[in-house]
Amino acid sequence: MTSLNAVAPAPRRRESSRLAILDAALALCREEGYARLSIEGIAARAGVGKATIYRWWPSKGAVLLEALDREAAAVTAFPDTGDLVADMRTTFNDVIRFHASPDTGPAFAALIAEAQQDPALGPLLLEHFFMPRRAPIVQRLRQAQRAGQLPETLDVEAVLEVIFGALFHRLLLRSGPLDAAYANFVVDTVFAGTSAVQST
Amino acid sequence: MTSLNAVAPAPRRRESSRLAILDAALALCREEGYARLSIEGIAARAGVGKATIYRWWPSKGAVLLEALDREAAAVTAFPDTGDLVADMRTTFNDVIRFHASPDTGPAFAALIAEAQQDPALGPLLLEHFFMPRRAPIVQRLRQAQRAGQLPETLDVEAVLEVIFGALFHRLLLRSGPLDAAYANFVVDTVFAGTSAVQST
Amino acid sequence: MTSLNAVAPAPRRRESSRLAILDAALALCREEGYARLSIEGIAARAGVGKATIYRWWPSKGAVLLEALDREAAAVTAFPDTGDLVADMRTTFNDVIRFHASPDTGPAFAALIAEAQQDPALGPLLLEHFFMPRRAPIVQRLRQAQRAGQLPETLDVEAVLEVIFGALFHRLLLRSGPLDAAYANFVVDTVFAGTSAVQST
Amino acid sequence: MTSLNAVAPAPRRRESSRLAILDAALALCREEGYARLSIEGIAARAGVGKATIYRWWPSKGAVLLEALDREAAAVTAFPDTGDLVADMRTTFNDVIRFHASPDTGPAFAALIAEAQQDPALGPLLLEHFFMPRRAPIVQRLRQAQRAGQLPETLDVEAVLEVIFGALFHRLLLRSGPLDAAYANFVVDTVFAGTSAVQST
DNA sequence: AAGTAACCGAGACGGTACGTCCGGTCTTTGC
DNA sequence: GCAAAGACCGGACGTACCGTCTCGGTTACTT
Repeated sequence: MTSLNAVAPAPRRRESSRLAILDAALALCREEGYARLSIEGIAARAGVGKATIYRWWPSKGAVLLEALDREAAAVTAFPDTGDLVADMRTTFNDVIRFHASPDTGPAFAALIAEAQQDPALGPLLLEHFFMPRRAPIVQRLRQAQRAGQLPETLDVEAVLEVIFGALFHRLLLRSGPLDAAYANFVVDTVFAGTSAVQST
Repeated sequence: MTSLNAVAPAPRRRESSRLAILDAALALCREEGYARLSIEGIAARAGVGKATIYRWWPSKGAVLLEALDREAAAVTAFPDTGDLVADMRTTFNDVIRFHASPDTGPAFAALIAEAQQDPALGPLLLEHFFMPRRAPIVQRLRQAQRAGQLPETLDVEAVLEVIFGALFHRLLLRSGPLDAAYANFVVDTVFAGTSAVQST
Repeated sequence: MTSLNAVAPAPRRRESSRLAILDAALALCREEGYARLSIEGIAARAGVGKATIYRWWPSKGAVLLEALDREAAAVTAFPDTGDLVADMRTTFNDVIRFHASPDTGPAFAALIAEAQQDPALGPLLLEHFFMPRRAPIVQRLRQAQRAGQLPETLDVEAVLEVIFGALFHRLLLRSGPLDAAYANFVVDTVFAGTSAVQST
Repeated sequence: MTSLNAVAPAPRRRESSRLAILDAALALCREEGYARLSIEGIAARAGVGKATIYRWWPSKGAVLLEALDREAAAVTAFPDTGDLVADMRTTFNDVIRFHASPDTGPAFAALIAEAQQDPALGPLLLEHFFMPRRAPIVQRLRQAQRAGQLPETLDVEAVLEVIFGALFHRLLLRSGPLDAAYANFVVDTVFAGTSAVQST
């Protein structure tokens, strides 16, 4: 079915180059920091021409996003024990470990930062990184609404913005430790509040 | 008498240059965006040598921070009507107007972004921008604790991180409108939750 | 066959840029003087990136040397009428015209000057500019030695140093006119002396 | 007597600063080379404000010229044994020692170089350095003319230009050793030639 | 099996901005 | 009242990357 209308003859992309680029991007970001990351450097490290990167990615932010996405792919095991707040604690303990890891946290923060200057990266980040990962959490909250554990009128997406935003505060400003205690505090506070609040 | 303690001979800094630099930085940031902001450009616009900027500021982020600080100086009128949640709604409606303004919001977001790559800027931002502005809010919350309106054991600084973080989410990811409705939702949710939660 | 020994893939240098740079260097040197000559200015005038100059030349002196070399390429018609002193007069009248020309003289003087501060330029000047141009004169003098017109033991290279040095004196110190009379005086004096002197 | 008509209050120049500046200039030139010599550096080394240098000297070349002049003041013992060529050999052996010395040679070469780019320095060099030092040699040659040892019509100044120029060649281009053998060769060649040549 | 078209590595190119250094001027402060 | 100290504007330095481009050489479809 897919090949029926295939006008363009499928770009004969070299997979080994793609992987080398993603690996080089992550490694350089870890070792030198995002500020010192450059397309020039990625190309050299990956043993690849610069044009190969420009051919397939619009910006260095997009390269790192794809690299980080690959890295974070296996995290999303999402629990459903029936206890809503307990499940949320579990979930956001996972999330905060991702934020706190020296491998992924700084790169992730750098992506949010880069999105402020690269207009294309913000939507990319939202659609290809955040939304797919939040979808199961949203499902869980909607189900809780149907079960009467949460008010029907509650804007669950906004609730997630509050929780993730609270984590961003410590990730981006280093205003305190990114640990389980903080994650639990945020989850408890917000979900304690939700029963009394109706919507945006 | 004067020469007794006169260790450093007071740097004979030219105030007119300082102001020209701050104005140029803000104007260029507004007109071109932070990404296109450069020390070279600020110097040219301000009619100033680059060295004059490097002499007094460690980075372009620090320049913009000082410029933004001057701009945001007069915002901090803080109400105390006795109704805690109403006062908080008022306060964070002010805050969200700062975030939503095209003059200050993008520059502020850019500063948070820049802090991810400039290790010196994060603490600077925290100490010279956030903490002085949050101090009266913290005072108000402490007073509410003493009045029995909030649990004694509540970590009020963490509460503020949750609220400000929630605003950051929409500021940085543009995941939704930065309006009064969102500010009120966040305030209501968090303060409804605080009575049931003890501490970090 | 071609690929067997093809180790280095021949740097695909853009000839048009090379020529534009040489032309710009000479023109700027003429118009503004060597002191005001800068790599920045050459690049701007030639419509070329600075890196392109730094990639191919070690210094602005080397650029000007190559430019001057190209300019002076066609001068070297060297006569042999059998009359040694007459031929030398002809030759050094040519040389002194090169020194006296406002197009080439000041640039040439500037190169000698620059060689005092750029250790690499001195040898470059000697090997790529002076020696190739003096070679035919040395040949002529050697032949005169074989013909018995000059003492066999005479150090002809040293003789040329005396003559060229005498011209340098007026070129560099402007101690008198750089004209045919001076050239003839120098040639006559030195060659009148050579028959009585043996070597260094 | 001098102070009687002193309308302008005699610039109360601080001699200690003047000497410190000259010493610093010579020392830095020796240690770092003329290329790295800067007014900034001289001022710092001498413990003097930059303005103090600009007040009393027009350029760094002029500073070094004065410094070098002080250094070379005591060289000028000039012999008159009656044997013209022998005296000239003695004289130019002195000169070439000055050129060959690592303390004075490079600084002297640098001054000649600087004169190519600083229009004021050339005449300064000629009048305050060369001419006073050559005057006794010219006297000696004029006396030799009166004594019939040299042709009356000979341009003795031009003769000196040839000899000094020949030394410059090796000083500036390092085309061979600056030793007594070369000095003697130059003197012998030129003076052997002078008896047969009339004038410029 | 040859033709061919895209991808690939390499890296030169015109540019922009970096952060540093120095030139020459001007201002403040102290001796 | 000069001189030290040094801030100031300006401008060039040499470097690092940007994003584009051209060049040979490979690779994998097409014919």
